[in-house]
Amino acid sequence: MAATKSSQPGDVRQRILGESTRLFAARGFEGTSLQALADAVGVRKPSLLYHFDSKEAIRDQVIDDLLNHFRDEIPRRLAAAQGGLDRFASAVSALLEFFREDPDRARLVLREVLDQPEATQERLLTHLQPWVHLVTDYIRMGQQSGRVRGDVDPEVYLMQVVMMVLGTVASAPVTGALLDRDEDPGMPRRIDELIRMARVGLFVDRDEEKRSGTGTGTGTGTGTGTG
Amino acid sequence: MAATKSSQPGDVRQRILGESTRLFAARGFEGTSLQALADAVGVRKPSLLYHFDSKEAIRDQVIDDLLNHFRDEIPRRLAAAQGGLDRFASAVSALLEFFREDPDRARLVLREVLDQPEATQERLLTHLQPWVHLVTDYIRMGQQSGRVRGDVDPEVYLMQVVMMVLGTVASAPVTGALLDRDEDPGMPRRIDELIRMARVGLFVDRDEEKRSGTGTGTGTGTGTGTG
DNA sequence: CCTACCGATCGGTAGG
DNA sequence: CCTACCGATCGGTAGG
Repeated sequence: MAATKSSQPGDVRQRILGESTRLFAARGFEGTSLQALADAVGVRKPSLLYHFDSKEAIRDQVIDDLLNHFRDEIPRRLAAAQGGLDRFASAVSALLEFFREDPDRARLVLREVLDQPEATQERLLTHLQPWVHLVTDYIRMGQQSGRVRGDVDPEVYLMQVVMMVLGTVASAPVTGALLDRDEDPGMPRRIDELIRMARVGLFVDRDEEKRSGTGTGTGTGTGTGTG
Repeated sequence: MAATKSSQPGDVRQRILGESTRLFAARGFEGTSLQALADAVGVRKPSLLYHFDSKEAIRDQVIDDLLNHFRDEIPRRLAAAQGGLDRFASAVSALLEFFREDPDRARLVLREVLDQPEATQERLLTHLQPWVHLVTDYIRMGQQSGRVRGDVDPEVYLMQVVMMVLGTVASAPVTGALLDRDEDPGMPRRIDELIRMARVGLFVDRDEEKRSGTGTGTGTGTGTGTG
């Protein structure tokens, strides 16, 4: 039942990578057989190994594509973005949306961290270090200007924000139910809270009105609403 | 090569669970064969299935033991703790140390979230909901007294802190290298920053001196948290 | 807790 | 990109 039978040149190769992303994210690398992958793509098993040297080679390509896409896309989005939100929220949202667009990206990264700590460490260093330096330099500038808290550890701060992003996106189906009873469908509560924590964790509270007691909607639209 | 040959009654069963924890955490459930597990325990493969009905049954027991231990241990530690740290830092440290004592716990939880979102959701609800309510009620009390920011979403805040804890511990070998160049050996930087972010994300900045410019040690001095 | 054994499936190859 | 096929290993069982 190969519903789609096309013959574009790199088409099958790309479909293999696409289905691998989905299956590796959902079931893990070890939990995904070449047979299951071939079925998903709509080809025979040996065809996978015509396009790639081994199952491992498929994994490597999937991860490299993901990291390259991240590296190319994030700076572009940070430059653009700012759709109605302030600069900081735009930046965090850009990061968040990259993974929200395809939650498999977050799951895949977490799986690689767990499955291959050393190889992943090296890969992340290679692909992400320029981006890390960009962000941390920016934070340090903010510290010198006094807008950013002096006790922020720039690299670690960034790492923790990324952790929240990955965790929030990857565990979306699980954490929804832990929010007392409502499901936080488009996950606005988790997004708002993530941005809020990232913000107050970074910036000096300027002319902050001392909020106390019930949280009046401060425009974040959090609304605990659980009664 | 069965280096250890003991005959305590529940001994083998416990050793199976212990080695399963280690192997499932490191390689995942699908990445761990019964043969590899038997080798690690020092018995023959069928012996595993004398103690447990199936490989799945081993996984279930490992997870249940972990969650039960968490449920029993955390309240106890929250009550005790406070070794030189303020109340809040003690609480976060208690959570952190539970996973730091055995990072496999964090890896296992993350793997279960990825491998079995639905089953894990239900398990977490069952085991953790009382604890979640305890914490979130406490946060809400703080909000009414004005010490806690009104715009904090208690459930989501807790979830995000847990995310940072799990991410920090599970990815320790990976993230060490991303911290520019130093390795943050006992991971004090990551711990301090986590506690700092959790703190400023929760509490109203009281008589906060406007820190600006270079961050002089502001007395967060949470140290390594290990006391 | 062991020996002996099972059918099914694994990643991968030969050869076209 | 396919058919045909490989040895190795998978989770699990029989029977003691």
